Amino acid sequence: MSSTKAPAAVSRREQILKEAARLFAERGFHGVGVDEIGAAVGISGPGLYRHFAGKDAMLAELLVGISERLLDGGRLRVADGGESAEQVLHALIEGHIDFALDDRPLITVHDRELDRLREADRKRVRQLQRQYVELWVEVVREVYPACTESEARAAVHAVFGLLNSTPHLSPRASLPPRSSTEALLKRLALGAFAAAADPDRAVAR
Amino acid sequence: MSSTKAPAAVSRREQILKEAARLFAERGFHGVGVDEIGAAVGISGPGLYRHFAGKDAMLAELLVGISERLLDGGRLRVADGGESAEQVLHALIEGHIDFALDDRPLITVHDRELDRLREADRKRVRQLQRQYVELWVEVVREVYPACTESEARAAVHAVFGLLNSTPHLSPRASLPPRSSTEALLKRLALGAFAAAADPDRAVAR
DNA sequence: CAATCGTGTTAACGACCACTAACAAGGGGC
DNA sequence: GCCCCTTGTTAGTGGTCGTTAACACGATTG
Repeated sequence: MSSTKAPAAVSRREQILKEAARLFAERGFHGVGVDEIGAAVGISGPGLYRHFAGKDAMLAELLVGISERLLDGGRLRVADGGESAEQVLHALIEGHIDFALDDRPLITVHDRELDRLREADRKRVRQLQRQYVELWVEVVREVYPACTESEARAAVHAVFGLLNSTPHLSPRASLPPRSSTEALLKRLALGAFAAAADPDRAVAR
Repeated sequence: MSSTKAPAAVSRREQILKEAARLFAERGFHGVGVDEIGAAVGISGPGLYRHFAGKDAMLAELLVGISERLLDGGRLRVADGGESAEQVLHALIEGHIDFALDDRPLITVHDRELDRLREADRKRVRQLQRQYVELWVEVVREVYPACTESEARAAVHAVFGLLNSTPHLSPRASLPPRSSTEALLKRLALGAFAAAADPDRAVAR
């Protein structure tokens, strides 16, 4: 045990990051001031600088963090491997949906505020994103060998847009239960991939 | 002819709006200053106030404008009516894709910066968006009667996310020719709708 | 018990920024 | 030929915001 700090259930840092993500998603990175972020966790303004080097550092940690978690989750599901590539694709989709539904603000910030990062952090995030995309592309091509690589890549990007649109659409509550939303999104994603591979299927008249 | 002003090919206002859209898409509403917008059209800073009441007014005109054009285009295609609802859906999708590919920055700003509008403008834009969504929902339900209304609405939102993801994905050039991108996006959208209506189709194992 | 570290406070500073004021130049209408 | 409307300019102003400085105070440690 030596020197385990055991810093409460959630550390101050995590608390700050969570509120910062919410505020950044609501009003944009440049739209929220450090005083607001501080107020959201009960401290005021410059107290944040005891935990982060600056506002930029908060955004960087948020974006690098979510990108890493997405990639790690994806790798896990690929490594776990099902009986088939199709099962892996199902798992990837389910995992991404869980992410999008659990961490709505983060997903929103993730694809809106990337360009507000310092060069180095932006490169890192983009690299993680690229690896995550490539993970999906390989699986998609395995399931649908008829699919061109560039087609698969475009389809993956588009499906991300589809899945990431959920945060976006429910400012008001009382939407259908989560499980049915999950199921619907999964169907939509699978339908899109199937159509990407097989022109005649969806577009047939 | 009486008193036609004939204000050059493109008016100053339009020129400003175009550059403002590009900059807002690149760096966010709060991330670009009026001096930059001015510089982009060859005048400097406060000269913009001869054409717009303020920065907010530019954003408002951009968002109201695109929302109206989307809705009008949609209504036209519905009224035009094909031989079938399916053809109308095809037309809606094609129209939206053209929009997304022609006015990339505008589409980006459209779903990122809505919350930076004054209350009144935001309400107007949201109302236009809602009407546009309902237009799609009706057509989707006609093509796929098995589809619940709330399912159809969620599917439409998700497909918008899918189609609007294109601006997003090509910072670097040299992507496949436009016509093939168009065709792929259309297939993806149709595949998603088909899967929304028919659970067993895409998700079958 | 004293020293230190972690964590918070308020005050102030410097930069940036949207917007206004005051002024200038050109061009068409009477 | 004078007027004035349009469309620019530059200088200035008030406010906001990120960040730093200086200080406070409780808990842990030796």
